[in-house]
Amino acid sequence: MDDQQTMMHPVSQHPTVGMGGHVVPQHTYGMDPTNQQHTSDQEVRKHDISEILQQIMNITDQSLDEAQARKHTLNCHRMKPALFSVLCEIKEKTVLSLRSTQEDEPPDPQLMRLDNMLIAEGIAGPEKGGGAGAATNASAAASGGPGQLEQTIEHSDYRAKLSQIRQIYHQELEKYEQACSEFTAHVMNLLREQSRNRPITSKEIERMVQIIHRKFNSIQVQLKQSTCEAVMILRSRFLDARRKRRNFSKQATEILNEYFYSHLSNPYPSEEAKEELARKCGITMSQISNWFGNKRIRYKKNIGKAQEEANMYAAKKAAVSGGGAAAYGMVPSSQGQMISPPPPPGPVPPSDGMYNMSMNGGDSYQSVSSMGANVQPQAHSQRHVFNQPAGMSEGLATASLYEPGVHQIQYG
DNA sequence: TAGCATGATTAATC
DNA sequence: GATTAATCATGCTA
Repeated sequence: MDDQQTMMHPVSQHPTVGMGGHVVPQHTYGMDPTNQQHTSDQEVRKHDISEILQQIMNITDQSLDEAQARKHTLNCHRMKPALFSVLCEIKEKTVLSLRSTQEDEPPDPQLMRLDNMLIAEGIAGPEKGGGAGAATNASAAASGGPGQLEQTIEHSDYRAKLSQIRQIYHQELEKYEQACSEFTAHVMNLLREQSRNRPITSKEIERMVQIIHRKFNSIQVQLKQSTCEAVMILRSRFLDARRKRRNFSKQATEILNEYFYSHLSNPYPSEEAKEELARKCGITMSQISNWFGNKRIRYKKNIGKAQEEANMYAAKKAAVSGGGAAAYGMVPSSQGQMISPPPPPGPVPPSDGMYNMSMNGGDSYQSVSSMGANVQPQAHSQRHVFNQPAGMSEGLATASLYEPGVHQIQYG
């Protein structure tokens, strides 16, 4: 109420603007005695204006019901037109200072970023592949391997949590929007009511609505921020979960190693081969890619150990196919290398006496003399040089003859 | 429990 | 987009 009282001062203590906008002096120092009656009228008027303004001020402190009753009295007051014109003049002055604040503001870049992120994450805008999509994934995983199933379970769990966040976000947003529209309607009604007693233009009501919307928008920004944080936390949690690795099954590792060592000259499985391997091993395509990526690097880094492993797989494969290296009676040398036995009967071996054997599609061996030219590195691998031990290429049987640095096959 | 093995991630490269 | 190389983080084993 202190504010209201100080607001009263300009009217009660300074030259008063009277009816029709005339300035009415507040003080009567040195006044002509013949004007005494006129002065007394002025004082009465001043008192009336003060009273009516006081009533207006009081109304703001009252409940709507009380105010309603008061308003009626106020509307019927004989001084109302005078007061109205006073307010109009004050208004004229204050409106000037308001104009500068009505310029359009550019969209907040932070808000745009938040909106973009929420849309990208499927929180705002149309829902992305959740619900039915997740269910489809789960059923698809059921037909896949255990790794796939596990990953899909995690995936659907992620989607479920994301959809939970989405739901909460929309609930809160709806609440804010409802509160905003209710509050706006309330304020507009209030202003319209007040416009009967004081001059309020529709533009001012609009401006007030804008102010309210801005306030509610700032609340919405906070909601969006906390939603983004929740999504980030969820993402990092699932990212961490992905890092929790589990070793592939022995069988899967066997399959991958067999493929790797039987395609040593070009250990870059095609998309089809990756799919096939993924299906056989019950892991994903990206896991296959990871595995081959790791394998190639680690193979290169540790040739010695790789050789032993290569020989092992060669022997295994040969035993299975009833031929190949094992059939040729390869035995490890004292250095852990394989020593080639005399050539088997059949096709004439290459002039160096090596039996460069290759697994053709993993099913049969093929002499590298015919194979060498057939090695077709995939387009993407043409850029890369796989510094493989030449002897180990394709035909695991010749792994024994490899001496690091002597033979290197470069593709591309 | 230390040390190695191994799957996953990331930045750089082509 | 695939690959390499380095690295991280966890699993496994002696």
